[in-house]
Amino acid sequence: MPELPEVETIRRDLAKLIVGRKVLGIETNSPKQVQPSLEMVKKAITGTTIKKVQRRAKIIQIFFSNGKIIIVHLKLTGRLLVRKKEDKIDDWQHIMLSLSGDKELRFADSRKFGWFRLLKDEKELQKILKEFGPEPLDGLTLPVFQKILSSTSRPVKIVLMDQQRISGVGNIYANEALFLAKIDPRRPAKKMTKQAGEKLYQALEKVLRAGIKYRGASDQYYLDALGHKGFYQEHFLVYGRQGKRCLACSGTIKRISLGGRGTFYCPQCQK
DNA sequence: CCGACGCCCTGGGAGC
DNA sequence: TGCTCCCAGGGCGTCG
Repeated sequence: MPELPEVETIRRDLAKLIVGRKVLGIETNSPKQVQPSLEMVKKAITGTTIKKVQRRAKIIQIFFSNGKIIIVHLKLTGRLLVRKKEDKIDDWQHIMLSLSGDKELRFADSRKFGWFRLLKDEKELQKILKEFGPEPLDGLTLPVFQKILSSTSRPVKIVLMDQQRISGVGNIYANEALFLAKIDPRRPAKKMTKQAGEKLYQALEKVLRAGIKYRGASDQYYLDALGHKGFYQEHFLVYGRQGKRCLACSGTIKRISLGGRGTFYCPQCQK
């Protein structure tokens, strides 16, 4: 599932691959995923040039030469692939942007939870983005992090994944960071000591940077913009490892459900 | 403010 | 081999 490191990897790929290209057309076979409508998007961006690609939280923003912006959320199974026009159809491709230079930007999404959304201008974008908490690798300081933790008694894993409090962290990196910091995912955030908060802050930064370094984690669906898998799954310490040996203490990794999400931890190490 | 739950959706695994 | 059933889960909405 694309989280901050996966979305950032795709953003960097797209910055290299599609900036400067002209939009020749757009098609879809899944109209509900194109907002407000295919016709509106087609009218707004056909003939424009892609100026830049940015990311905030798990949202990719594509800026066009006429000031219009498209934001993309990949949710669980979304992919943004840059292909040659003649390349074979991708699995689950639903939105196809025809680009100059014989290229195509394809949005593929098995689950169909993801979306493309046209925005009028920068102002509309800022209105959406201001609802998100700080970026863990850019703006989230230790004091701010400690304040976020102390502000709620919800389980600390839920807090890490709460996009309004901290942006970009999803299930994989939350699990991995809590393991590194040796903190039980169920622990009420405000009951954490300063020391535990600092360890978690450092662990979170560490796993997110590693995720970017390894070009993301590919469980079943994630691919970068060229269709390649990432490598971070080869470095998972707890995620998806239920029943296996803990890599730190030789206990057994357990899987529980927390906030309706699969949660993996070592009951011996994480207190 | 909070937690619980349903919904969107479909591939893939389990069970028979 | 093939059928049916059910679950995963990010974000959002609703309800109590």
